[in-house]
Amino acid sequence: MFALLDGNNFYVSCERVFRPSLHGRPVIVLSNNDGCAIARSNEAKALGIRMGTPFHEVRARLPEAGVVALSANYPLYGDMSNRLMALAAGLGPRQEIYSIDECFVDMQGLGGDLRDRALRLRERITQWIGLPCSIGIGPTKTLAKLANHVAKEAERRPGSPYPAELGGVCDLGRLPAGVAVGDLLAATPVGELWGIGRQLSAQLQAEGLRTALALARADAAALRRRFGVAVERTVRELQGCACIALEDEPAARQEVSCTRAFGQPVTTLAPLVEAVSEYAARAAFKLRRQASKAAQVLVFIHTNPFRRSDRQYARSATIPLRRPSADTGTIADAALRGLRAIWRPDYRIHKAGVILLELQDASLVQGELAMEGEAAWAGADRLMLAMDGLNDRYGRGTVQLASAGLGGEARSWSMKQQWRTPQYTTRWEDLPVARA
DNA sequence: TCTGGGGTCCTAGGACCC
DNA sequence: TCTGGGGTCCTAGGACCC
Repeated sequence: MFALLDGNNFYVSCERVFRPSLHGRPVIVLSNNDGCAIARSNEAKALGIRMGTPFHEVRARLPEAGVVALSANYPLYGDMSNRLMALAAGLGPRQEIYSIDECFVDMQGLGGDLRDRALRLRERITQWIGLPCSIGIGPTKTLAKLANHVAKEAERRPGSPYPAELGGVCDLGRLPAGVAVGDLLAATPVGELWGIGRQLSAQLQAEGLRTALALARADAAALRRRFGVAVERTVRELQGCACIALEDEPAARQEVSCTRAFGQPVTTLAPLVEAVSEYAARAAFKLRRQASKAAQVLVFIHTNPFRRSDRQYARSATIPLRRPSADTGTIADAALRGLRAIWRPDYRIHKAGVILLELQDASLVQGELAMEGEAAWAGADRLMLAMDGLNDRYGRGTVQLASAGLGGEARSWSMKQQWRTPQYTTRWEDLPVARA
């Protein structure tokens, strides 16, 4: 038996914990560069602001509707996520942290009533950290996801076809009297299912498969031939056959990247060198944090594809490293070589990124070092250790590459974040002050 | 004027080999 | 006109997730 727990409107809810005046108001949180709405409060959803809506499309009508727009504050959300996950782990013996605001919990072998257990845990989360959440329980991950969707929608939209009395927890094994699992499946559009996105949803609907129930009753083998193995798995999971296991040991990433759109277009090489240096350094840091090394560095730049009137340009270069590395200098050097090879003047560059590929465990690589110049390579590792230590202790950017520029507002390429809230829980200077 | 970032998996098709 | 068959590996692109 699986549970899926996730935070409701997670980023907005994190902001509300520290600014209670935002409760009851329409609130949206924007993506990097204040580009799109990536989280909406229920009130904002009710106004018809959809996930991913470009901010400039709705901006003009926000004041009239009383909508508060905030820039994304990832340090805050990450810290709140850690607190949420620590409490959610109490739901059962094994936990898979699936994203910043969701986790699966294996409830196999637990005694007692699972629904009651989930209701108590949800209450504790509200009380201890002030985040609203929903919990779905079912025999497969896909059904737990669906149950979670039911719990959330039932609470958010009183007029929805789902039972109103769930209280934020939907256990498919213990539904309200008179409600069957088939009723919930029949009321759920196929596009709401985990693994069915826009394209598949349109194709399945064209075949007459409009609801989760229709899909659950379909011939899994026939659908595999038409739509591939992923859809077959979804069908079997809906039928109650668990095909997707809980992964409580997170696997090391196979690639690590840092990519950003710029606050304004860039036409010269110098700011690109700064940006790519910084992205390379950040990607290398992520690499060290997961104890990996990379054998290839990919760097890309491109113009703004939404600006049809601009001449478009998109190139990438993949640079193999002489030996796998997690050294900021080595990786930045490779990225800059790639950048110089692909950069052309006369284009308005809108975005750049560094992606580290062919990752391997750092400990595997060390065996080869004795072959040549071991001392020098161990020295590079020690330098990185020292740099990460200083940046951890005194704050990000304390020690950095000279090529990344001297920072400050002089960096014309920095992203826009006009409405960023304080890092209440992760920066001493931003600690909230309580008054008696 | 203004449109995110960071991932994973699957499939089709080409290159290559015997 | 006619030109094997089968297997593996790699890559690019598409679809999905949050």
